[in-house]
This record gives sequence, structure tokens and C-alpha cells, in this order.
Amino acid sequence: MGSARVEAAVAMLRRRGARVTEARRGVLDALDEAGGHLSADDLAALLGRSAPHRATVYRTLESLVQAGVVAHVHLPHGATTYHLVDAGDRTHLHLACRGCGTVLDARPDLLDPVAAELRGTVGFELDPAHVALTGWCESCR
Amino acid sequence: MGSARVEAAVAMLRRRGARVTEARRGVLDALDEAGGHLSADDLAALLGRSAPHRATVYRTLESLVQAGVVAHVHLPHGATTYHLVDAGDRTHLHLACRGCGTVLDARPDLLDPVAAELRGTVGFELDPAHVALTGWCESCR
DNA sequence: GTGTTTGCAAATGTTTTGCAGTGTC
DNA sequence: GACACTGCAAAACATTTGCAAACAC
Repeated sequence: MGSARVEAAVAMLRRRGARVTEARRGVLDALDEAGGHLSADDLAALLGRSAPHRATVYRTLESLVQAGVVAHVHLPHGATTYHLVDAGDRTHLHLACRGCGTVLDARPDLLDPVAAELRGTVGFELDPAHVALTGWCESCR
Repeated sequence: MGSARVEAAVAMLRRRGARVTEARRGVLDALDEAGGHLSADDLAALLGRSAPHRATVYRTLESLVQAGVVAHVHLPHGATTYHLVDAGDRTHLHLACRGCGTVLDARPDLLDPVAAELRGTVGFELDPAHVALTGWCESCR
């Protein structure tokens, strides 16, 4: 058990001096297996009987974000979602469908020209992966 | 009292068969005077003594959005904000600073190239004004 | 053993809903 | 006079916090 991605995340936790607990392993495994974007609620449901207390899920996720192994994305409706970060890679962007709620991934550099323009014109440093772009997916249009 | 923008909004409400109540006028006036982005809480605070009940503020805002005279923007932290829509014009985009929370406005067509690309590649129809882009403003960087 | 992490309970902040009364058209 | 709209109370939902017990190191 424990995919390469989870092992890498665990190693990073150790390197950081953070403790590797059952709750953290469980959350990492769930995020890895789901392969996508999960809310705290999704995580608890997925882990079922062995899920940590809800408050712990939130604290665990925050620790994992702090350690840089997990990233979170704010969606316009519903809860914040979390996903594993691929070490080395830039984090992909997110497209949330206002119809069905699906979250699609997009190229990390999709907003690079926009970021450059904002930096130059208004001095705003864009953090493009932190919030999902919204719209309508192919089937909901 | 009642600026041209508010009058236009009121006219639109009438045209739609919606009723023009004190609560709706008050909310429209506050949004107009503030000139910017207000949350339901901001609105209640601004209207003070004459503010409608909080539940009514939300229902009022929803009606105004439905009527197309107000638009709302989701921010990553804190509450949804609302602003008047300029009839005819495309709605401006929003940049939220993760440091100080300020919301800046950006050109409506800033994301047009991105929207075109997404439409062509993944069939996703971007709705760029519905969610604020996040990052760091000049002073918070 | 020490200090981080967890569970529990309770609170916070935002938004929604049911229902009966009020006011606009 | 209808029916949309409002106020009130209460619930729903996502998330946070204080504190004492539990566990990783």
C-alpha cells in the first residue's frame, strides 16, 4: 500500500519534522486513490468508519497544505476541495462547471499571459491555481 | 435621490413584473453609493437602522441578480460580494488580494483569449466575471 | 518524556427555509 | 384583492477553536 505519490508526501512530512499519523496517511491515501478533487466531506465519506473526526480532517488538511504536499482550491459553491501536489510540477488550474459541479483540470500555464499583463499594468501578482475558473462544461451548455 | 443607475435598475424591475419595494430600493441605493463590491453584511451595516432583515437582504439580492441588475462575485475567503451591473456593458472582472482582501476591477476582455482557447480545446464556456481571480496586490506582495 | 496531534464539544460565520403577516400592483 | 415580498425563528452548511487525552518521535 502507499503509492509513490503518497510515499513522497510522507517523506516530505518527515523532512519537515511533522509527524506521520494514521489520520494523515488516511487522508493522503484517499486523495491519491480518488485522483481528483475532494472536499473535507468527501474525504470523511470516503474513509468511512476509519475517518478521523471532522475537525481533525480540517487540521490535517491544513498541515498537509502547509507542508506543501496538498493544495486546496476554492469553488464558487460548496466546499473547498483538496488534491495532491506533484512535486516539481506547477499545479494545474481548475475549471468548475456551474451546472453539474464537475471540476476539470487545465494547463498550468493557461493564465501566464494574463498574469504577465496584470503584473505589468496593475502590479497584481496572480495566483491562478488558488481559485477555480467557472463556466459551463460541454454537456451542461 | 436615486441615481440614473438606480433608476435604470428600478425600471428593469418593473419591466420584469417584479415589485419595487423599500428593501430593494435601499439595497440598490447602497450598492450605487458604495460604487464597489459589498457583501450582505456590508449592506446591512451600511443601511443601518433602515436595513431589511438579513434573510431579506439575501432574498433581495437574489431577486436583483435574477433581474439582471446586480451581479455577484465569489471570493475565496469571506462572503460573496454584489455590485450593480451597467446595462449594455460587459461586467468587469475581479482581482481579490489574499493579503488585504481588497477587490480590484479588471478589463472585461482580459480573459477573452483564455475563453477562446478553452472553448476550442475542452468545450468549456468560461464565465470570467463570476469568480474573482486571486493573488497579491502591489502593496501586499 | 516531550511536544505534536487528536477527539470532543461548542462556537462561528454565511446563507437558506418555512410560515404567517404585510404591502405592491 | 392577489400574490409577491418581508420579518422572524430556526435550521443548514462549512469551518474553527479551546481543552484535555493520546500518540509519534
